[in-house]
Amino acid sequence: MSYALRGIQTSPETQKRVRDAADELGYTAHAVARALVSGRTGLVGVLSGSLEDLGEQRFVQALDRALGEKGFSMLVTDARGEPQREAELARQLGDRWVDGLIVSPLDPSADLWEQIAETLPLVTVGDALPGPTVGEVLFDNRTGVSLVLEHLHALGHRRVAVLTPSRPTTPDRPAEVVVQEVCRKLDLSATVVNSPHSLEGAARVAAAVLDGRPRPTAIFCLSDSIACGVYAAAYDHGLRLPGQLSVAGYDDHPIANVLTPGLTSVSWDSTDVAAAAATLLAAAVDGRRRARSGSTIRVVPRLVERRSTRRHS
Amino acid sequence: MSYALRGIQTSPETQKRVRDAADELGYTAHAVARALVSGRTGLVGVLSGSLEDLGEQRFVQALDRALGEKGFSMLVTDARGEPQREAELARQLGDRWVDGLIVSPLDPSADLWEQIAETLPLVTVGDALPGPTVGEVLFDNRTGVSLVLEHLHALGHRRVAVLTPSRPTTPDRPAEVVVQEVCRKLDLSATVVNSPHSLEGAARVAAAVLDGRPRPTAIFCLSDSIACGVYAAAYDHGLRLPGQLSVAGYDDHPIANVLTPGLTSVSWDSTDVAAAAATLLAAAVDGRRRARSGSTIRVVPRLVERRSTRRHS
DNA sequence: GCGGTTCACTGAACCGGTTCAGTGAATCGT
DNA sequence: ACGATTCACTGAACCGGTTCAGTGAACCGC
Repeated sequence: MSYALRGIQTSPETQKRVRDAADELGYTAHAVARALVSGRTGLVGVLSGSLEDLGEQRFVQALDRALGEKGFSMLVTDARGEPQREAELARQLGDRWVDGLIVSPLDPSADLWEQIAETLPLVTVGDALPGPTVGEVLFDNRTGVSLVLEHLHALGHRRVAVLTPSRPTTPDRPAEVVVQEVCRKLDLSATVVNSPHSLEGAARVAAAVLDGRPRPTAIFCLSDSIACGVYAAAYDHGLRLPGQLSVAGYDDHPIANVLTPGLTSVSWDSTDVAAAAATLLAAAVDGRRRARSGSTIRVVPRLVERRSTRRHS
Repeated sequence: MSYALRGIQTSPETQKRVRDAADELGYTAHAVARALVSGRTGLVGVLSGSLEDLGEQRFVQALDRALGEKGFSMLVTDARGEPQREAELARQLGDRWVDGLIVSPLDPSADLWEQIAETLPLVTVGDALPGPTVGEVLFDNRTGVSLVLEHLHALGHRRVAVLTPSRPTTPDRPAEVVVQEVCRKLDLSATVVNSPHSLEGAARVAAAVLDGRPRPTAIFCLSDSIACGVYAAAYDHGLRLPGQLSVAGYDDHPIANVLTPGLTSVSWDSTDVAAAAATLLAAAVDGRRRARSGSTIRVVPRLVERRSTRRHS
C-alpha cells in the first residue's frame, strides 16, 4: 500500500489504479500511524510566556510562517505568565508529541529546561539559559534596556517608572536586574512595578503609578501591550503625551506606529527572530545524531524614537 | 506496564515501584502510540483566515483557554487570507492528526467543508456554511454591519468607504453583500475596497481611499486591524479624527479603547465565542456516534460607540 | 532451451503503547 | 483438607501505517 502510493517497486499503471481508488474513497494515510513508525510528527511545540502580549501574538504568527516553510506545524500553548503552568505545559509537550520545542521562558533558571533539552530539541528565544540547549535566539536585553533608559536620561528624565510583565515566582528577573544596574549607573530613580500584559490590567497598574507622588515623568514599559495600557491610563488622568508624560515601549509592534503619539520603542524584527528559531530547530531535528551544538544567535535591538518621548522641562 | 502505572489489577506496592522507576528513568508514555490505539490525539486544528488580524490573534488566545479547559491542545495554522491555502491546510489537518477542527472560513461556499465534515468534527465560526456541520458559532454580520452603517447614516454621513479584508477569489463575500444591501436601503453611497489586515497594508489602502475625490466622510473597517491602518493614514494626511473623518471598526479589540480617539466598533465577546466553539467541538468529539446534530449558536453583536465617529457637518 | 537476473508484488515484522484473555498462587468457605 | 473464587501478574493481539525479505513470473543472453 505504502509502496503502491509512492511508486516504489510498482508499475506505473498499478500506481495509477491505486491512486485513483484512494482518491475515490477519500483515503489518506493515518498521520498518527506514520508518525509512530517514522518517529517524527512534524509538529513543533510553541510555548508562549503570555499570549496576552501583542508582541508574542505577532511572534507566533511569524513562527507559523517560518515553521511552515520548513514543513512543520505549530502546537501553540500559553503559560499565561505563570511559571508553574509553563513547567506543566513543557512537560506535556515533552511526551513526544512534538519534534521540538520553541520557548521564550518565563523562568530561564528552572532545571526543567535542562531535563527537556535531554529529550527534545529545544530552542529558546529571549533570555539566556544557564544550561546548554540545542540553540538559542538571544535578545540583548541589556542593550535594549540601556538604550531606552539612556534615551530618557538624556531627555532630562530622572524619575522613571518601569513596568515589567509580572512573573510572580521567579526570583531574579533578568530584565529587572538590568534595569536596576543601568539606573544605578545613570543615577536614575526607577520604580519597578509588575504589570500584566492585558491592556486593562496594565491600565490599572499604570493608573496606580500615575497616582503616586511624586509622579514619574516617564514610564518605560517592557512590552508594547503594557504601553498601550499606559496610554489609556494617561488619557483617563487627563495627562497629555508626551508633554506631561513620556512613554517608551518594547518590541516595536506595528501598533506603536498607530498610537498617538507614536510610541518610542525598542525594535527587533520578529520575522527574523522567528526564522532564526525555526532554522535552529529544523537543523536540530534533522541532525539529532550530532551532539547538541548549542548555536546562539544574538539579536541586537535598536531604538525607534517616535513622539511619545520628549525632553522633560 | 500500562496497568501498572494506572493501578489496574495491580497491588499498591507494585504500582509504587513501577512509578518510582518510571520517574527515575524519566519515562513518559509515548503520546503518539497512545493516540494510535485510542484513536484520539487530544489535538484540535485551528484554521485562522488571517492571523495578521489582531481580532483573530485574540480569538486564538481565547481558544487556547477554552480548549485547554476541555483537555485539548491547539494546532494553529494561518491561511493568510488565501482561500487556496486554506483548502490545503484543511486537507492536511484532515489527515487524522486532529480530533476536530475549528475554522472561521474565508470561503464558506467551498464544497471542501462538507467533505471535511464527513471525516472530522467541524465547528465553524463566523459566516454560515451551506452544508450541515457538527456545530457552528454564527456571527450575525447582517446586524453588525447594519448597526454601523445606520449609526453613520444617523450622524449625517452619506459618502462612506468600506474596507473589507481582501478575499481574492471568493465570488460572493457575505459581509460585502450585506453592505451593499444596507447601503441601498439607507440611500448611502458606499465604496467597498479590499484591504489586507496588516497595519501597513491597510494604511496604504486607506491612503488611496483618502486621496479619492470626493473624499468619503467616514470609513467603516471590517476589522479593528484595518481601522488601525486608517488611523495611521489619516494622521499622515493631516486629517483630524473625528472632526474631518469618522472611523468605525469591527470586533472591538481592546486596542479600540486605547487609540485616540477611541474607536467605535462592533463588539462580540471573543471569550464567549471561543468557549462556545470549544464546547460544541468537545461535545462532537465525545459523542461521535450521535448523528451530526448541527447545533448553531448565534452571536448577536452590539455597537460600542466611542469618539471616532461624529456628526458630519 | 536453460540458468540467471530483473521486476512487480505479497506476507510479515515493527513502531510503542492499550487491553483482552489466560496462568498460577493465595484466600475463602464448608 | 479440598474445591471454588479472588487476585496479581504475564503473553499476545491490535491500532495503521512503513519497510524488509521472500516469492513467482517474465525476460535476458548464450
